[in-house]
Amino acid sequence: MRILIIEDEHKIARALKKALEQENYAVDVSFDGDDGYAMATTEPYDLAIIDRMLPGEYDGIGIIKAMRKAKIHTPVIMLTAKGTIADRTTGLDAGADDYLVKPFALEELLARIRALLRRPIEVQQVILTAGDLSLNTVTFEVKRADKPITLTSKEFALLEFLLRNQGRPSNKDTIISHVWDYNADVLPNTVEVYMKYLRQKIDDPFDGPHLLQTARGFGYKIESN
Amino acid sequence: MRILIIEDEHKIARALKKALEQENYAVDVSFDGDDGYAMATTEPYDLAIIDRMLPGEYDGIGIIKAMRKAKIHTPVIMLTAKGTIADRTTGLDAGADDYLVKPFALEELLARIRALLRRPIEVQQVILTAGDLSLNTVTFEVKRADKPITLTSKEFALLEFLLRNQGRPSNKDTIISHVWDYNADVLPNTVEVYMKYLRQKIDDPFDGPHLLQTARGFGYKIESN
DNA sequence: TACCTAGCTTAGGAATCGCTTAAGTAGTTG
DNA sequence: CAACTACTTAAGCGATTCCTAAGCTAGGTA
Repeated sequence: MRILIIEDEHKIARALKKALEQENYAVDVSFDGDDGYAMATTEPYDLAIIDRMLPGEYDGIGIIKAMRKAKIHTPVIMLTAKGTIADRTTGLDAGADDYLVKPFALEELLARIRALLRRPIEVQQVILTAGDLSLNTVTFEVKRADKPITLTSKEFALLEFLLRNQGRPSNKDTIISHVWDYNADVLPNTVEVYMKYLRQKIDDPFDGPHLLQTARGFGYKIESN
Repeated sequence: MRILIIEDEHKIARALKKALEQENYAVDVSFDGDDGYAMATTEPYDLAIIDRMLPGEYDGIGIIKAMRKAKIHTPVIMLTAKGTIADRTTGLDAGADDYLVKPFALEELLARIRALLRRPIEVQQVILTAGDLSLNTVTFEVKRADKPITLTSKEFALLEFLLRNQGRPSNKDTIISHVWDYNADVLPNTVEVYMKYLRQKIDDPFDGPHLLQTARGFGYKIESN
């Protein structure tokens, strides 16, 4: 899951990035409105956290409006120092899906992120499964046929993405843009290499059907049956 | 837009109902958890506003959990008197999409309702069919008479185009400009070749009528009957 | 019937795709 | 500072896919 932060207070931005990365999200940060606008409209994010007051031509509201106009429906959490009702409602009406008044508890932001990410793709479960394979997004445990499997964090992120898109093939570019963050531009080949790693861990040692499948020309998918 | 309110404080419930009806929503009210649960799971609502503390076997959290378990994804706004973070997050994690702490401003509730109702589940044609042929644009699966068919990506793109223009013939130039990208200039003959490939996969092996038809001088079409 | 043209068919070379191995880099740990 | 781990790239291979060329068939017309 890939998240964009647009926040001009570097301290807050960096703290957020760190916290979210610990939750295994791929995080990009932008420190001003113009740059943030460009990123929000060109890169595919699963969620954006945007400060209301920003330097540059675009403030938070402007970015959201521009995004919605461009038919980008990425859920947005707006951060705001102002607490008056009028301010809140203009944020929501502009197209934000939620807002938080600063200062806020990190706990709460994380819960709201989970709430928003839960919506578009089915009900977001803590434990994702496919056949006898299971992945726990909270404890980061992965098992197949009740045997624990050790994955690196990239492998884990990749497997989580595939499980969340179960049954539908994702091509390499899509996978890269959701599993890796902005400054990391990796070659499609990297995905292929990771697929091999994953297969060596979740498929090859087991008797059952191979869960990780290649749909030539369309991408990779995990099939439950 | 139809909204369900589950709230045991009659005064608040009635005030809400009145306010929402003025906004032109159709509103149902339930005053206790058990009754509310029954309504939430049997009637189709576009949104539910549920109090956290309720008399009866089901409290607010219980209702939401039961709804989600029953695969009802109606957006839910939770009302709560408790303002501690722990309480808030359990609500969101249980499957609520938003919450409001009482007392709240009506303005704000209305803005949040608008925010939640705004994101319509995109109803775009995912599965295209013609006769007993079906093509799933998300999973890239193609079937005829329930038998799976494997297509290459070009074949798939071509078939998808024909299905989207069902019944009306498309000539080779039109097909080329829609199925191939702009810089690729291919000969009309290439289309003919691909038509053969498609026929070999979707028509020849099957008993039924040939779906892929040539309209000499006008192009190719897929006919459903 | 002869002719013309649109579409059909086949085969093969070119390009691309995915798999695999090996090796390099950066960061961490003992 | 050596050893290890996680991540990424490079390069070669085999298989599939894409596209073209060339000859063929069939429908329409004079």
